Amino acid sequence: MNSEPLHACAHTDAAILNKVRQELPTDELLCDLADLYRLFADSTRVKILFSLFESEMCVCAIAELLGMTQSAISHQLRILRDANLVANRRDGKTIYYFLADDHVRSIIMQGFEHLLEARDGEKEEDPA
Amino acid sequence: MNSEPLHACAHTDAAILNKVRQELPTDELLCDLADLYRLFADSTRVKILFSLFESEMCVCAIAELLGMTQSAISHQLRILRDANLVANRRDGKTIYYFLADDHVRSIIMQGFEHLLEARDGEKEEDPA
DNA sequence: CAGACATATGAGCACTTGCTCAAATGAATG
DNA sequence: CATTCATTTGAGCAAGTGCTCATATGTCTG
Repeated sequence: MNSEPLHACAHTDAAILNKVRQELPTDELLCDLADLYRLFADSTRVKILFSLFESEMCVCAIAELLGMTQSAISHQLRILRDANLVANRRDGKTIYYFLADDHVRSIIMQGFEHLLEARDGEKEEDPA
Repeated sequence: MNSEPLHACAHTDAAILNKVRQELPTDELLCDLADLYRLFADSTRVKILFSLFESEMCVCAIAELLGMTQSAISHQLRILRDANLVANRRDGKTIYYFLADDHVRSIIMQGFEHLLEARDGEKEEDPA
């Protein structure tokens, strides 16, 4: 089978290591998963996505809303669009962006709920 | 109330801007959300967390499993521990790490499922 | 207490990232 | 067709990130 030594340190149980190794998804898949989360790992992008929960918006409206440069928003929208998290439609000169996928909403909301619960937990622990 | 001009560009609807602005969580909360996702935005950390789904493991076992330096793993474990995503227990010289919270599992699995669905979608679209 | 083993930590460095600024594109309008 | 408005794009730069290497800490054993 697996002829590798598989010795990490003296006490390490090779059987467990092998089992975990079998269950672990491919390296490529795990890297893609990290890449997916990296999309949400910037506050500007999170704000943009959260804003689009309410309604589609044009670039300059988002910029105004977030108090940021229109260029900065455009750069971030490009990243989100390349990842198929948002899409856009053109209406004359202005381009409206909207969520491309309801998964985005559920992924963000799950993280958000975790955050709120973690906060409540902290309050109970340390009510100072 | 809100006496700001609220003009982004000529066509922007101020009413929508105000509505979205009201629904948007605080800046601090949105930044914290991005910080949370940043924890999952590195392939090494994702691999560590995925590994711990199966069973607790000591540092050198994780290092062996992932084919990385014990120091590199230790650095990443510190980040995960500071964020309360993992915890550890000591048994003699070795320190075993485990998931601190079942939320971690559900957050990661949701991202994982999104990834798999997105892949299947691509296959159907482009079966070349 | 010296040595070995498991882990943690700090400095340093290559690489990435998110912004700004200037300039380009693209569509409407006179 | 020149101008204006909305957006995109590229270069450049400051800040952040994840590794390596050397060293420190902490625990057990003889």
